[in-house]
Amino acid sequence: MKKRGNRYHHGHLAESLLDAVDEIATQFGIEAVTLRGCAKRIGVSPASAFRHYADKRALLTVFATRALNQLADAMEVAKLQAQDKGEDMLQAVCMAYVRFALTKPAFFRAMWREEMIYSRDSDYLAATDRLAGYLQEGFVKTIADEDPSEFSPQELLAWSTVHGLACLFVDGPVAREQDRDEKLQLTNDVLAQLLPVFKI
Amino acid sequence: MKKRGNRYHHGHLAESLLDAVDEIATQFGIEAVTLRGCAKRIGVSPASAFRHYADKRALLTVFATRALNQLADAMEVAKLQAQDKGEDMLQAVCMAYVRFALTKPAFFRAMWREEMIYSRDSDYLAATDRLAGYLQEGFVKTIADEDPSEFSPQELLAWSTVHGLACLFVDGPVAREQDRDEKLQLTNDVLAQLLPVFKI
DNA sequence: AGCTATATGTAAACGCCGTTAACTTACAAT
DNA sequence: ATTGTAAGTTAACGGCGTTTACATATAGCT
Repeated sequence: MKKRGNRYHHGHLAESLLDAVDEIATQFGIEAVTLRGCAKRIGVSPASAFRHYADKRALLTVFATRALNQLADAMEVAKLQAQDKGEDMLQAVCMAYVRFALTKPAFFRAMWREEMIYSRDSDYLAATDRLAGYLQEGFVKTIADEDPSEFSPQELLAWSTVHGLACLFVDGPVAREQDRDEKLQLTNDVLAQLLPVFKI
Repeated sequence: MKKRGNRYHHGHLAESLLDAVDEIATQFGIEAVTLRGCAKRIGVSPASAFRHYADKRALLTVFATRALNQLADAMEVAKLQAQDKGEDMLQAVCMAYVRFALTKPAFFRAMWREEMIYSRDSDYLAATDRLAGYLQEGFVKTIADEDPSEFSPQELLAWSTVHGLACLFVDGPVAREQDRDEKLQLTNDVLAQLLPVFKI
């Protein structure tokens, strides 16, 4: 956090705007994020954002990309920890996926709001590839299977399950009255049903 | 479609507004739906909507509920057809879920936009219960398991998988360049991995 | 049939939104 | 010191959701 003593130029406006999106989305939800609101929070004029982002959608695209990479980071940590302890790495990565969605629901929503972001953006796509990579690890690769954006049915099953769980918890009617730990326990139970499929 | 010959009163404004949401969401996406746009399409003043819906969110809640029931209808048809042909009913219902999302992506999105609807609305919740019911059929019920909003890990696994697949197809980076039939084939492949789990 | 209450429409205004155009300031290179 | 450019400001535009005050049509009552 930099101070800003009435200087005409802000200096780090692009990043500050991302932080503002972060804070407003966390407090009031991603739908409550407005460019004017972000600018006001930073203490800058409404039009200034357009020097750094083509439009609101471009800002949200960068924010979504940032969120994707945060999720990927969390998955990497979970993978390494499981590796150290000799635990199931796929299980750990799946749990990290759902845990992130439950901890930062507004971020998780922003990642997948197709109509609010430029989902063909190359940085965004690279982040999704990175994310997918952690879910693909541990599965046997065939020769025709080099493209990271191609999934085997098993890999897609794993991703679908954790993604579906996360979405149903965050936006759906499942376990709405239960707290985070109960939802994580439920996730554990569901994964206990699923993971044996991959061990055959 | 009723004609409206410059009468002061419209007569079926509540339903007409829902139809307008339907058409605009189908053409331009759910984010492009505005109350003023709906009113204009019907040929009615912007303020008239508030005689029938408390606010925009209430309108979208009813629309989401309608969409949920359409999905539930499709699942019921799929179930009955599978029953007639002696095919796997759970498989049929799962396929119907994903097929609906691919055929009407804007509707599928609207169903789960937590921040755009009143998701504690009783009609909305009843529709989600109905939906869940079709996915729960075929699973063994325990005595403590009467509440339709409670799910066994197996039932939740089934729902998560199809919901995750649908979301990844509609809003995610999975199979984006492939057409509807290829995605349905992929869905079939994923379900072929999953469904044996339930047959033990 | 006429009167009235109520339901259902309109018009005008409010503040907020994203975005643009024209202008200003500060910094960096010469 | 001059000057070009990057990064801010101000003012305006039309569109948005929503409210308030008003207008009109319908339904029930006598």
